Amino acid sequence: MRNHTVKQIAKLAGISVRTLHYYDRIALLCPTRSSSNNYRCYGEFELLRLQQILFYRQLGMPLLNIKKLLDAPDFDLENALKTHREKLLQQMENNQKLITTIDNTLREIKGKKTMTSMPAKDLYEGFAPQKQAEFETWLIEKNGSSIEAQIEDSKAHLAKSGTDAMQQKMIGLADIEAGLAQAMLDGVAPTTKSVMDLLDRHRNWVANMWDRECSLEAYEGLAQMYQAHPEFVARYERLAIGFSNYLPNAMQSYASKI
Amino acid sequence: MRNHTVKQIAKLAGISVRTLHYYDRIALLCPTRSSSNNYRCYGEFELLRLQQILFYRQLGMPLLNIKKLLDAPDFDLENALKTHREKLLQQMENNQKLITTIDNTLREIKGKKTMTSMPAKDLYEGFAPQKQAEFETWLIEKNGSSIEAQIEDSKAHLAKSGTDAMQQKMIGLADIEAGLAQAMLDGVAPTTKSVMDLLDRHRNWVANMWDRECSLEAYEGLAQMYQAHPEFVARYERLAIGFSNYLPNAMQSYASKI
DNA sequence: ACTTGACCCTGACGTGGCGTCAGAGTGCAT
DNA sequence: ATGCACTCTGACGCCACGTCAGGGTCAAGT
Repeated sequence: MRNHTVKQIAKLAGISVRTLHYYDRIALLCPTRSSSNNYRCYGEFELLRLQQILFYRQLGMPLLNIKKLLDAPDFDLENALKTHREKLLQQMENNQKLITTIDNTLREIKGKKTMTSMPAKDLYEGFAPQKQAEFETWLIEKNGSSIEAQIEDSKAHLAKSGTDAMQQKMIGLADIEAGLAQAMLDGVAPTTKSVMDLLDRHRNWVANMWDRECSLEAYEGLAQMYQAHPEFVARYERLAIGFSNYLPNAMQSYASKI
Repeated sequence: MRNHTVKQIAKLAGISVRTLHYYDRIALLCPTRSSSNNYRCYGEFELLRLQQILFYRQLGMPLLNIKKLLDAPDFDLENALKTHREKLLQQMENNQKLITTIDNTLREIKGKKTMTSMPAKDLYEGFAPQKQAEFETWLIEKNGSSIEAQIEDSKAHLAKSGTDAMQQKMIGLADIEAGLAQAMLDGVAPTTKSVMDLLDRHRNWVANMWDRECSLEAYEGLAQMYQAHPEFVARYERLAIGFSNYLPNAMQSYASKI
């Protein structure tokens, strides 16, 4: 990989030349200099460092803090990348929260002129306070666990269950889903107790698969996944026409009621 | 819902009192004033408007542009909320891109000291140029389609297929998955042509379910979903132990090779 | 050799979006 | 009356650049 000039790297990274000048001036990203004309030369090391800078910048971290972090003697690029991966997954969960906030707001304002039944604090659920971003990032950097280790743990848990136990679990799920599909066909409202009980079982099933508790927020996020993902839609429509809409709605009603 | 003072609303929304003062000064968010002491009073209307402000702010939109947008005579809150919902889903897709970038970078630097085989442009895949955020938002606001209409279209498409056709499609998927699982058990590398052909069929299947083309980027995002979601992991481990890892990896190799 | 256009450099002014602080007023409880 | 928590307006300052000025460099064309 050869060296790049400021314009080349600016274009690659989607930032301005001025930004690169500024980063050089604050010693955040210092390229080498051509001996003949003093042009800035960005090599492989600088490209990787810029990637890290962009990551932290996107998280809202002040540039001088980014510099301190990257300059720390024990900074580990590989571990940082893994930590970022986790952070991105968290951001996606937060986006789910925002989507829920939108849906709640839509439900409230639809055909209405007032929102007396919606608590004011729910209007801002999912907006991350800016000051927290830095703190969270530092915490994650300090205590972040390897994403690979987590995946391994998850698989070890599955392998321990064995194939027979897995079959039992899937039968349990099929039972719950069949009950819910039947309720839909019978015209049972999602807020009816019998449906709520089935959803209770469903949520416990998910928690069991996850090997951790399934919060109401996560449950709502899962409902969104079911509604948006093609394979889930296909799967639930196969159970019963309209079920791919009924189930997520029921799950969301459940999460609101509990 | 009663009126709030600056501190109350600042706390609710996770912003500073200073920010609210500033927003008042630039006429972005103008509360009413108490006649007795001239304190700012934020009612229901202001709370909703602040929600909108925070949404657009998060998207990187300059405040004065937010003001113009919210003050436009044809601004429709409900439609805006739906548009934002779409935008959030897109951001989640972009996060998937960033995760892929991380994984690619991790793969490259693992045990290595150089990255001569990774194109420089791939280092910054997923970082959204800041200037585009505004443009994209305006475009979406102008041309955004209703999320509900899209869901209805998707369901209409499914309903048109009928139950028998759906069964055929699921049989097609099972056939592809069985072939891939067998390849894994046979120790076939994911880059082998036979696996690639199966993945070609798989990707076409997904496109057919989506009723639109499945780009390579979307395909990679789907692989991430398969790897991270408990029900997919459970489902693929049921097919064959280790398949929940093999399939996403194969899909990502596929996307890299094509 | 000269010209042109795209790129490079440093330096400096300015902006958006607040954070911080000062000084004074308000409301409530003691 | 006093103290505390809140309110107000005004103003300075900072961060992260965007924009511009003026001059140098490089490569291709005439």
